[in-house]
Amino acid sequence: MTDSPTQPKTDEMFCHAVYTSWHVINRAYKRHLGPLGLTYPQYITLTLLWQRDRRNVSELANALSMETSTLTPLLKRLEADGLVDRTRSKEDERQVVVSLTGAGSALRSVAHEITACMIADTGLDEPDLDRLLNTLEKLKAGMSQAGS
Amino acid sequence: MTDSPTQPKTDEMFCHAVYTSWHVINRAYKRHLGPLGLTYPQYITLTLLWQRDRRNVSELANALSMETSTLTPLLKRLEADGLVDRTRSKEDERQVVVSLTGAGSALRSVAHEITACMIADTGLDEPDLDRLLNTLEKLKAGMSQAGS
DNA sequence: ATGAATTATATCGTGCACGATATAAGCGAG
DNA sequence: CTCGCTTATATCGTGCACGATATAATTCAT
Repeated sequence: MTDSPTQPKTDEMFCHAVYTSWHVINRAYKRHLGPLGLTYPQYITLTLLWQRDRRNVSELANALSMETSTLTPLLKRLEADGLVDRTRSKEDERQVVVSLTGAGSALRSVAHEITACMIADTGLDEPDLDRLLNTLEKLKAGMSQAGS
Repeated sequence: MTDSPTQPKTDEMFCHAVYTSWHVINRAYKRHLGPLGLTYPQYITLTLLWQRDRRNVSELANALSMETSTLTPLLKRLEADGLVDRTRSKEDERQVVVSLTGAGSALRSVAHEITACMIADTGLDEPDLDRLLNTLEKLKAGMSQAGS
């Protein structure tokens, strides 16, 4: 099990693993979300709003570890599809407050079924998922800090 | 610690975690790779070739959990940058064999330094990384199979 | 109170990432 | 041998994702 010189070290392998895992998860979600006309980034954005409505762009971008330059066009597409409203804040005209429309809220019930499918597909048990979650959070914290 | 009805279940959270972890890793690598004129997908593709040279497009796409429609333009950019050659196989004219150029091989030594930086940035220890790797592999296997 | 710094979004250009489709080489049954 | 089937890449259109830059509102020092 010792590393041969031609084998990548563990760090490269886990970055590769996160990268390819994202591809696999993305495609798995696409099967469920495609019929709804949603992408995974759009779906996870809606999920954040289902937890708490009326958030500004920066708040959402931060929760998604995403730049506002990525999020703005995504939100415009959600708005064009009639799922969210984007309105400038009265108190601070710089901020854009994103809020769910009736249609956007209604999708929430559909999401529960998708959720149930996804966890079954992983083949992982609860402790595995919990550990995975914890490890990834530590990883994100470490890497974000390193890039200060 | 019980789930409130408004909290997402663990499965949504771990997909979210993989997704945002990928963003964080991508940006971390960008700091190292930007000066070299490489993106992370390009870099990880070169890594595969450093392990074993002369592979066809499907082989690489499979290792990256990536469609050939994504990989083809990426390989063309690597070719344009003089890092790889793309030649049709003599035995089967359908296949394109990707091989490293001198410049592509030379980058390998630089990669070792990047590798050392990245593992330090994670703040994770060896057992954590090993478990992470194993869990992600199980997850990918499960989800790939579910999408049969 | 006014000009400079800061903050919140938006725009732009490049590169990934996908599915649908196209092309072209190999392969198989008759 | 040839017509149809599979396989390997490539092309196309849409949507993320980023950094660099722009714009416009707020704030802060004077």
